[in-house]
Amino acid sequence: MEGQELIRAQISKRRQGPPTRIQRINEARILEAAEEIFALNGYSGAVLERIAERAGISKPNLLYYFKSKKILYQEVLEHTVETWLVPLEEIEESDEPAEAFERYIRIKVEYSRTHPFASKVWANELIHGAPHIGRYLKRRLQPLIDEKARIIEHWIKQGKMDPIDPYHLFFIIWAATQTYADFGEQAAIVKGKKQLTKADFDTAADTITAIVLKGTGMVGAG
Amino acid sequence: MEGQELIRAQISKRRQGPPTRIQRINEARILEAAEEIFALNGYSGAVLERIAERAGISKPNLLYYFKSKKILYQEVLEHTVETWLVPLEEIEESDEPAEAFERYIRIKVEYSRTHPFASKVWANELIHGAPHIGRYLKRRLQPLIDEKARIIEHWIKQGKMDPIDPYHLFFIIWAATQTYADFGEQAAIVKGKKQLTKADFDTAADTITAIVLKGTGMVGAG
DNA sequence: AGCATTTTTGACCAATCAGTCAAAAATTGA
DNA sequence: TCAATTTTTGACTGATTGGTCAAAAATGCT
Repeated sequence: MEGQELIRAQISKRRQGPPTRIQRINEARILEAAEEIFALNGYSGAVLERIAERAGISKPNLLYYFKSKKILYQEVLEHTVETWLVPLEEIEESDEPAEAFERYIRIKVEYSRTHPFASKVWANELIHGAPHIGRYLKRRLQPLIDEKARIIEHWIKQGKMDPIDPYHLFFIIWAATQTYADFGEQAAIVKGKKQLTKADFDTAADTITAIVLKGTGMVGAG
Repeated sequence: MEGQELIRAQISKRRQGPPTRIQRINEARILEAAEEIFALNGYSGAVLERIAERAGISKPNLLYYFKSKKILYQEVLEHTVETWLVPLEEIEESDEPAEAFERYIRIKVEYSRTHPFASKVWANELIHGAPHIGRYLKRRLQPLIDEKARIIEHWIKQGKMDPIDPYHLFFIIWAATQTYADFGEQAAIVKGKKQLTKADFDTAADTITAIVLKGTGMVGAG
C-alpha cells in the first residue's frame, strides 16, 4: 500500500476510441459508489463486492472497468483533489482579502455539506500519510500554496491584514471548513442531533468567516 | 463493525486480584503498539500479527490479554478520549476567556505534537461515524460541551467576548489544533518538509491563538 | 524441591476478499 | 440477418487474517 507516480499511467487504458455510452454511465456509477464506500470504510475496509453492488453491477464487471482496487481508489482520490483545489486557485492578488477569504470559506463549507464522502476519502488518505497520492500532492499542491502565500504576504505588506503566517492560515481554514464533513457525526452528537442541517452549515460558515476576518485584521474590529 | 454499549463491560476481566507486574507491562506495551498500528492503518487495515510483533510478543499471546481485535481497539479509543477531554474540563467560569482559551489551544497543539497516533486513531473513528464509541461519546462529551457552552454564553453576556456560537467555536478550535496531528503529512508537504518541527507547532499555536482571541473579541484588536 | 497458576506459542481452522477466467449475453455495424 | 466486438457474470483460486486450542514453558508459592 504505497502507491505513487503518475496516476493516469496506471489506469486501464484498453480503449482505442472515445468511451461508449455504457462505459461513461458505468464508470460514473462505479466512481460514485466507490467514493461512498471508501469514505465510510477506508481503503482496507472497503469491499469491492459492496461497491459493485451499490453501482448495480457484479464484482467482475467492476474489475472490467477498473483493473484493481488500488487503481479505482486512486481515480476516486484524483477526482476529489482536483475539485478541492478549484476554489483555492480563485484567490488573486487583485482581490480584497476580506472578500477573497469570505468567498473561499463559504465555498469550502458548502462543499463539505454537499460532498461529505469526497472530503472523508481525502481525509482518510491524509491521516494515513498520503501513501497513494503524496507525490502528486507535492507536485500539484505545494506550488499552488506557495503562490497564494506570496499573495498573502503582499497583502500584509500593504497593511491590508495582520502579519500572519500564510501557511498556517490555510491550514486553519482547511481544518475548520472540512471538519464539518469529516467529523460531522461528532458535531451532530455534541449538538444533540442525528445529523447536521443546512442551517448548521450556514452558522458554521458565518462563525468561521467572522473569526478569521476579524482575527487576521482583514476587517476592523466590530 | 458497529460496537457500542459500555466498553468496560466487554473487556476481558478474568482476573480476581490486581494485575501482576507482567500483566501491566504487556498490556501497556500492547496498547502502545496498537495505538500506532491502528493510527497508521485504520481499524480494518490494522493486522493483529503486526501489533503483536511491535509489542514483542506472539499473536495468541496478544489475544490472551485482549480477547478480540475489537476489544483492543475500544481500549485504545477509550484511552485516547479521556486524555482528549482533560484540558476541556479545566475551562471554568471564573477564568478570563482569553487566558482560558489560550491555555486550551496551546495544550491541544502540544498534545497533537506529542501524541499524533492517539489523535489519528480518534480522527479515524470519527470519520467513519464513531461506530465503536458513539454512545459513549454522547454520554460523556455532550454534557461536558453543554456545560462549557453555558460558560461561554455567560462570558458573552458579560461583554467579555463577541456573540459567537459556542459549539462552533469549539469545533473550529478542535479542528485547527488537531489538524497538525491528523493531517501533519499534508502540512509538511505544503511546507516542503519531511516532517513538522517543534517550531512549526509553536508557530501553529501562536497563529491559532492570535486569530481566535482577536477574532472572538477576547482581546482588543491589535 | 514440587505443585498450582499464569503466561506463551506453534499449529491450525474458517471466513473474507481481491483478482482470474472462460463462457454466456448483449450490443454494434454491415 | 449474422458475424465481430463489447459487456457481463458464475465459479474459482490463492492469500490474508482473526481467532482457537492444546500443550509447553515460565513463574509463583509453600
